[in-house]
Amino acid sequence: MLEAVDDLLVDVGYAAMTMKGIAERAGVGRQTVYRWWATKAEILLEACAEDVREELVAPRVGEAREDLLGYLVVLDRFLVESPAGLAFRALLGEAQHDPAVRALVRDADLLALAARDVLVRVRPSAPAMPDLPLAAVQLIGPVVTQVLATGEGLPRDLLATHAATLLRAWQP
Amino acid sequence: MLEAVDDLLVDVGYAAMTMKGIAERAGVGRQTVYRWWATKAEILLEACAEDVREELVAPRVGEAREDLLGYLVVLDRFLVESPAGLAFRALLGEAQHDPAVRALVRDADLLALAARDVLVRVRPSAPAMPDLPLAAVQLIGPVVTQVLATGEGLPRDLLATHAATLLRAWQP
Amino acid sequence: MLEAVDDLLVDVGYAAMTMKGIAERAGVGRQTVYRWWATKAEILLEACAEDVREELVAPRVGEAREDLLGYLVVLDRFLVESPAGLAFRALLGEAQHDPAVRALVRDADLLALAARDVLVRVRPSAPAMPDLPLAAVQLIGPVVTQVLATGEGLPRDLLATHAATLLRAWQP
Amino acid sequence: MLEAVDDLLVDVGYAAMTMKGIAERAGVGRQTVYRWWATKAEILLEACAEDVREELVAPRVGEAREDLLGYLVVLDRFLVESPAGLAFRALLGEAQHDPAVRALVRDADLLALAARDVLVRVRPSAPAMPDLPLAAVQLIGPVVTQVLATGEGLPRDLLATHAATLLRAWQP
DNA sequence: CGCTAATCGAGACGGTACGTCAAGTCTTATT
DNA sequence: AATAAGACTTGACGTACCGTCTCGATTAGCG
Repeated sequence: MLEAVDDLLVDVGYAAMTMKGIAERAGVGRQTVYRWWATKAEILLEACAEDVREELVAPRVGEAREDLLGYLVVLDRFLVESPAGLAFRALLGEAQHDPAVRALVRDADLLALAARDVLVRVRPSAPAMPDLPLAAVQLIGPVVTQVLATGEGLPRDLLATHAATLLRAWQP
Repeated sequence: MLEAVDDLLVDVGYAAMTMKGIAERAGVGRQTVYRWWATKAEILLEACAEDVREELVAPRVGEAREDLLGYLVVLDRFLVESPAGLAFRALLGEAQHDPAVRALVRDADLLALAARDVLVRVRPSAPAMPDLPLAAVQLIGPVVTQVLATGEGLPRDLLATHAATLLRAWQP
Repeated sequence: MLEAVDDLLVDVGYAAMTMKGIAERAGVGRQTVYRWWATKAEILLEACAEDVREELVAPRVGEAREDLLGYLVVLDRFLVESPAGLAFRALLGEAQHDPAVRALVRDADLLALAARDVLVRVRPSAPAMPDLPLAAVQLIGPVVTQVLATGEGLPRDLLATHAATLLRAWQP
Repeated sequence: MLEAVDDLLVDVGYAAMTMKGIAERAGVGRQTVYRWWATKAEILLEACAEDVREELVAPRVGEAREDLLGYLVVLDRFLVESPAGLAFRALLGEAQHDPAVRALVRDADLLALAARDVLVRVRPSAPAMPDLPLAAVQLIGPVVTQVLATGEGLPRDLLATHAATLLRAWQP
């Protein structure tokens, strides 16, 4: 059923994705969909949550600059290309329209989760790094904003510059 | 008519805002709305574009750190509290669902516009600042991402930390 | 639902009868109306078809002149007074504007049906009666034309004269 | 302007004929149309009234049977083929929907007018002919009914039979 | 092993917004 | 002053999707 959601998202886009369509694509009665998820947003969240945890992992290089860059690249590709990334953006979009979805997204906190890992690894080399919540948005914010506003990511060299910028700022 | 849009956005939210509702609130025929704007997104864009230019201006302090912080505070308040900010977020949200809206938002480029001013003013004190497109998302990305993901802004001290972080990183 | 159509036709007239109105009067969704009838004409046809078969029956007197007159009186009253008759006239009217309705009306052939019965019964007393299609319009045409053109029927004595005229003409 | 109405009726049919369309076709402002005719029906009536008087004239043969048949043939062709005939049928159709149009049509009394001439000429050969109003509908009713109900007229031999039938009936 | 009961797909239902169309009124600029 | 052009409010059109609600058919567990 979640596959049906993923398929539909890629095939017809979020705007044209309907509960009726999901049910039909999954070969399932409409009532059955409603039995498990109250809203389209909940289905989307579940449909992408696991994928996020699988796809959004930075390669563990061991060197701070490479670790950050690696994560940024993965994040950029995820948001721009991955179906799960599309789902996530759709969700974030819906959150701007609907407070219930906003709560859902905030609680899931998908993006920060992955950033946390890499930041913890990098912290020893960046003693002046602020607390995690701020550091996380400093790291990912530029990429997220760029993708949401333009639909395209940042080129790799800008990502590298961004990683370098942060590392320099986080030195004492 | 654009007032009706603003009012409705505040009163009922984006999700419940309909072309029908806009027309009725404005005391206008539905056809008349369609005559001037093809989509809800175009109305929203026009409804908030001017407000953005009015509201989203950093106080000109003259000192780099204060300039950046001033802008960040204004941006944060704009996104969280201003009706025009709500409209902008709704628009950015719709852009995730609909490529046509994405193009609209990208072309309007509302956020970067204001950031550009403050960055140009600050540049002399921050010689290592990257080119504007990247610098702009480095500046505003964290705030934008935080607001979109949680609906709430960053507290003032974190904004200050962020400004300081960037300034330090942009030193040679 | 067909009752709602009949009611509306009598209450507001054909011109002011809308699909929306029918749905509301019947306490039914608009889509439900469209699910069963593609056009207003189809609803009308169904709304009056059965009534026609019930109302448009000549009393079986047994005497040729009385049989014809009886039928003419019934037809005249049906067209002028009965809700089903109004529906039929509305339908015939719409048929002049819309070829699809014309086909519908032609195929239903509601008027001739009833006339056929009485003509078959009368034929033994009227050996020179032409073939049924012509005889039928000779019988009913004057009444139909009169009602359509004026909205009022023919007085009983003229109907009697007409019956007598036809019977005389159909003698060898 | 009336030409525009005639043209439109033939080109797009009554159902698709709009006031806007008439005005544009005539190269005239919409308000100007409304200044002279309050309703579509009034325009139609005026557009066909004169044509009726020109087209709906029986050839004056001098022999009763031929006179009647001639008129029936002309009437049949008029109703089935002539643009003015189409307009007249559209008008008669609208009259079933709208009492105002019904009054208009009744007062114009277009059909009977022509029938009256021929009946007056034939009366000397048909002493038992009823009063004009009935005789007129006896003559034209079958043709009118046939055309309205099926869109097609009666073949010439049936028209001849009908004329003969009436003449026989109208003998003493 | 047969019967009840739950669950399922399918899809009809009452609603409501969509974007379009024509109605009839009004304003404006031209002639 | 009368016109064409066309913007205006209104309201029906037919469509799409919503979330709820029946339906039989299919299982599944229990007697």
